[in-house]
Amino acid sequence: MSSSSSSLRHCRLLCSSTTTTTTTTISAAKARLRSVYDPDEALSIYTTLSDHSTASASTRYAQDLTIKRLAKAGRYADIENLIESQKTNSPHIAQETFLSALIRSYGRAGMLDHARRTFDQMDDLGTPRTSLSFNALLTACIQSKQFDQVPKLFEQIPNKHNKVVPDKVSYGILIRSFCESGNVDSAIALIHQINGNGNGNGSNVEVTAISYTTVIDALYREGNVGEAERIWSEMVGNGCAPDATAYNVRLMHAHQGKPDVDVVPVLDEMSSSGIKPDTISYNYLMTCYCKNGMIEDAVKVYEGLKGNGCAPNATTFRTLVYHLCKNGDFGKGFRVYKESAKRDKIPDFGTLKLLVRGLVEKKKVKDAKGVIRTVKKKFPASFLNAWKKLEIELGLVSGEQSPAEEEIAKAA
DNA sequence: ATTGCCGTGG
Repeated sequence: MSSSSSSLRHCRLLCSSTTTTTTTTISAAKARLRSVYDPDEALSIYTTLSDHSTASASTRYAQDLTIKRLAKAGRYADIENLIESQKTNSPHIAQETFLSALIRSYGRAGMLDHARRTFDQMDDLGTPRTSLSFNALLTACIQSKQFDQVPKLFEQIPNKHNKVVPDKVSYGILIRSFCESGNVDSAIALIHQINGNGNGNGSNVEVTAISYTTVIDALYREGNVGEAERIWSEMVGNGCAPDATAYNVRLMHAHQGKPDVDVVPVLDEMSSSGIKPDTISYNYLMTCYCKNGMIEDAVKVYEGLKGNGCAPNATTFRTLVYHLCKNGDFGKGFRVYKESAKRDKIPDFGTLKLLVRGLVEKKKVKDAKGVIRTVKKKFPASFLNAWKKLEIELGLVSGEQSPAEEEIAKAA
C-alpha cells in the first residue's frame, strides 16, 4: 500500500469520523478500535486516550488493538514512536505491569529486539524486575513466533537477574514454546520433571491446568488422540481441575465427529463437573450440526444461546450465516446477518459474498443492496474494489458509476 | 492480584 493512498484514506476517514461522535471514554474508544481497520484512524483514536493515559487494563487493550492494526500495515516506525514515547512521558513507567504491557506489545508487532531492549532498560527506568516482566518477554517471543528464544532466555535471564525467579507462568510459556516448535515430547518431559521435584528442592513451581491444556491442544492438533486423552487423565489425577477452555480443546477435536456421539457427551460431562459451557463450546456444537446437515439443530443452538447465558460472537455469526447460505436459506441467513450487524460482528468477505449472491438470485435485491451498503462502511478500504466488482457483476449498480470507478472495479 | 491455555472453517 503506497503512502499516498494511505493518507487519502486517512483524510476521508477523519472527515467521516468528525460527523459521528467524538471519542471520549475508553470503552467508546475500544468499540471504535474494534471496527476500525485503518491504522491512521486507529492511531488517532488511540491518541485521544493517551492524553489522560492510565495503567488500566482497558487502556492496554486499546493500545494492543492499535498496535495490531499498525503492525498489519507494516508501520513499525509508528509503533516504535508510540511505545517509546510512553517510556519518557508516562508516569506509570516505573510500574512493572505497565512496562510489561509495552514489552508484550513489541512482541505482538514482531519486534522482539525492541522488547528485549525494553527489558534491559528497566534499571535506567527505575522499574523493578521480577518474573512478571520476564514472563512478558517470554510472551513476546511466542507472539513474534521466535519460539527457540524462550529456552535461551530461560537459561540467560534468571542467572543475570537474581530477582527473576521463573514461576508457574514462566514454565507454562516454556511448555508452550516446546509445543509450538513441534517438540510436544519435550513439553511432556518437562511437566514430569516439574512434578517429580516439586517438593524436594524448594521449587515453588507447579504444573497448572493451563499448562496441561497447552499440551493437550498440541497433541490433538498433531492427531495424537490417545496421548491427548492420557494427559487429560494425568491432569485430573494430579488435582488440576479442567476449566471451560480445557473442555473446549476437547470439543475442538470432538466437533469433527458426530454431534450426538462426540460433542453432546462432552458438554454433558462439562455440566456435571460444574463447568458452564461458553459461547465457544456452543459454537463447536453448532458447527458440528452444520457439518452434519442438521441446520435446524444448529439454529436451535444459536437461538438458545441467550437462555444459556451466552452471547453470540463473530464466529457464531460467520459460521451460521455461511451454512445457512450453503443450504440455500438466504432469508434466515439475512436475518442472522442483520443481528450480526446490529452487534458490530459481521461475517467475513467470503461469507457475505455468498449471502449477497443468494439474495440477488432470490430477487431480494433490496436486501442485497442493504448488505453491501453496510459492509462498505465496516470493511477495510482494501476491500472496496472487491465489493464494487461484485455489485457490477450482479447488476446492483445502475449506471451512476463514473468511468474511473468502473476502471478501478475491473482492475480489482 | 496483575501475566500463560480454546475460537480460521468451509
